[in-house]
Amino acid sequence: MNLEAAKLKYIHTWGSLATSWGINKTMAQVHALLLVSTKPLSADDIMGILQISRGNVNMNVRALIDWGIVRKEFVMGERKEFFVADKDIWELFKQVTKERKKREIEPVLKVLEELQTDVEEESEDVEAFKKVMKDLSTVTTTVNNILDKTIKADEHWLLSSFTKMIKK
Amino acid sequence: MNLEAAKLKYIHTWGSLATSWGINKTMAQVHALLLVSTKPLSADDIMGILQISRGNVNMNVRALIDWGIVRKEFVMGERKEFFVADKDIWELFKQVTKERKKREIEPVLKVLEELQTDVEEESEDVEAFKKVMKDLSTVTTTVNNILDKTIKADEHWLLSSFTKMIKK
DNA sequence: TTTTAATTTCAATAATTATTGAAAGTTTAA
DNA sequence: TTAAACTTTCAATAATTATTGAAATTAAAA
Repeated sequence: MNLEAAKLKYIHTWGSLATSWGINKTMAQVHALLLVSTKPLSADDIMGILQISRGNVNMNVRALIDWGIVRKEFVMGERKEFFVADKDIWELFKQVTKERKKREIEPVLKVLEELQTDVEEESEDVEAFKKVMKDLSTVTTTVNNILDKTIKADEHWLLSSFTKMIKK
Repeated sequence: MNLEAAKLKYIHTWGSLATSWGINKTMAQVHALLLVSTKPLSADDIMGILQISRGNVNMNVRALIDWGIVRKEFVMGERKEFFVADKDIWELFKQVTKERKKREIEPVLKVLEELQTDVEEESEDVEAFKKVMKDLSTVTTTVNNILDKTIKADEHWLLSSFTKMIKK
């Protein structure tokens, strides 16, 4: 397989994975493209390579910058903007995890905890309901804590220590 | 807040979380409903409570059974089928993790690894591309390994030991 | 058996989500 | 200034995904 074909296969694969995890396909593909590009790309470059519209590029690049995983880079003698993705994939993983934790897990945790206190009736059913909410909170909190530790860990912690640490 | 309102709020919240993680909203809601129900529910019960069609209930209950997180339960003197969700939420977390790992992460890992060997040209760009693929593989493998350990761990491992284990 | 009850399937349709493209807005250079 | 280059916005549209509902199928009761 040649390099260009390999890049496309990778961009495609990454786009599918993103879709099944609730991330916009194009967003993932733009990021994937920047990851394997050896130089900064302009909106026009991205439009051309991924065959998508200017508006689409703009919106998705914007979102990626928002997520903190892509940045603008000035190119000498060029008027337009260019974009790059950091190649440090561990950093990428940490950023994405951090964002999703904050945007999705934490609010749910808040609701689950409220539901344990806001129901004031007393009955077996209420107790059963509260128990389910408590269990969900516990598992969700635990996952949230793991993610916290993970994103605060230094770059190589996960890769080196974790496996040793948790093996039987 | 009364119990019924609390149940609905929970079902709604859980449905939204599911949506943002690429899981069908109704599927999550049916599961949520079964989780907080104190008795087995029939297709008709679910249709009534969630206000959805018979076909929709059938397809989603089927999918939940497929995922191994809901099962049929026979009810004395009743002809139709009833469904229950195990209340062990840790088990639920393990099942869901296991399925998604198998269906989504492992195939991607396979492609990433192929891409590192299938490009036979030699150049700086190829090396750079292979490095990105290797890094992605490493992080993906690591995440995959953590999930593996997690789903193989016994019921209380995550909740009790992990926090101690990884704290500074 | 035949009848009735319940489940499954799936083409049609609805709802949601993503994308386009052109107009409006902004920035830089002449 | 004014014009050209570039970016942003967003209503219209396309693509995708979920849902319905009625017909076909299967299973249980009479």
